[in-house]
Amino acid sequence: MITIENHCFSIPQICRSGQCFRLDEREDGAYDLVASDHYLRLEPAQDNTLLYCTQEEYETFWKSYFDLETDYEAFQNRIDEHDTYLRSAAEFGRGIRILRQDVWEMILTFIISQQNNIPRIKGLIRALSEKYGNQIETEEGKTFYAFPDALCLAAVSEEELRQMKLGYRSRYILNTARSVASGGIDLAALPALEYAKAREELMKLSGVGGKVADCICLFALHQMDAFPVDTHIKKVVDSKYGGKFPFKRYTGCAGVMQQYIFYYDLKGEDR
DNA sequence: GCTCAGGTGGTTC
DNA sequence: GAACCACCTGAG
Repeated sequence: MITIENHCFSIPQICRSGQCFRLDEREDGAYDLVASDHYLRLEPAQDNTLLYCTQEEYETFWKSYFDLETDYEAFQNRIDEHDTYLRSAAEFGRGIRILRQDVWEMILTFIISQQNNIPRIKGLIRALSEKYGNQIETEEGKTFYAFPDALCLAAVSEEELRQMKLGYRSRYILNTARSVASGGIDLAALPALEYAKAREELMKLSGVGGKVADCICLFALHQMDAFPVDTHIKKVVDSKYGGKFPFKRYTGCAGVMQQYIFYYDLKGEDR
């Protein structure tokens, strides 16, 4: 078991910030997380969070996954002191981190996310995983399902996906799974690319436009300059920044600011 | 009925 | 380039 101080680290906030759709609160207040083929139980408390894993799993996987070696307070200190909106948003979302998630999972997740709401996205991902993903048995005896890989999904029919209520995204998922499975795009090569180049590569995939590519760049490739603009962000950028976000000021952490804004707009009371 | 939910792709000018 | 518009589904 590992203990993490809740200094710029909050599982409930990460859960609600909409970058991870496989982190769920249980009735007892603990959280279940599935990432790649790893399962983790977490227990958030007032001052710290307990992670139910070995030191080895923590060092080799979760420490990086939660980006625990990055100083998020330093990002918050870079916020323009006159920018009261962003300061409030960052304060409200203080415990958010940019996770380092699996590329294929993020591709699939954010193709599904388009014109969709968060509860429904979660349900669709769960259904897809249960139907096509590998089983994961936890020590508590519960069963979870990993994301289905591209090879598996490439063999599914569009009709089958439509029956799962994926709608018009079914075609995108199938086309993209086939591109990845056939090696038309090499996911393993993406982490070494610069942001602009990675974004361009991702946009070759069916159903991946600029917004989804930016989500993948930020939440999987950890390209901190990626700034996904969805309906929430567009609304805020238009109303608070006259249509232009000051990217230059936030080079290297624009994506973190995007998350603060997104979470504040979605969950904050005072807007 | 209508609009909206973390958009994309195709057509048209 | 920018401005449409079709596209699945379910909730309010």
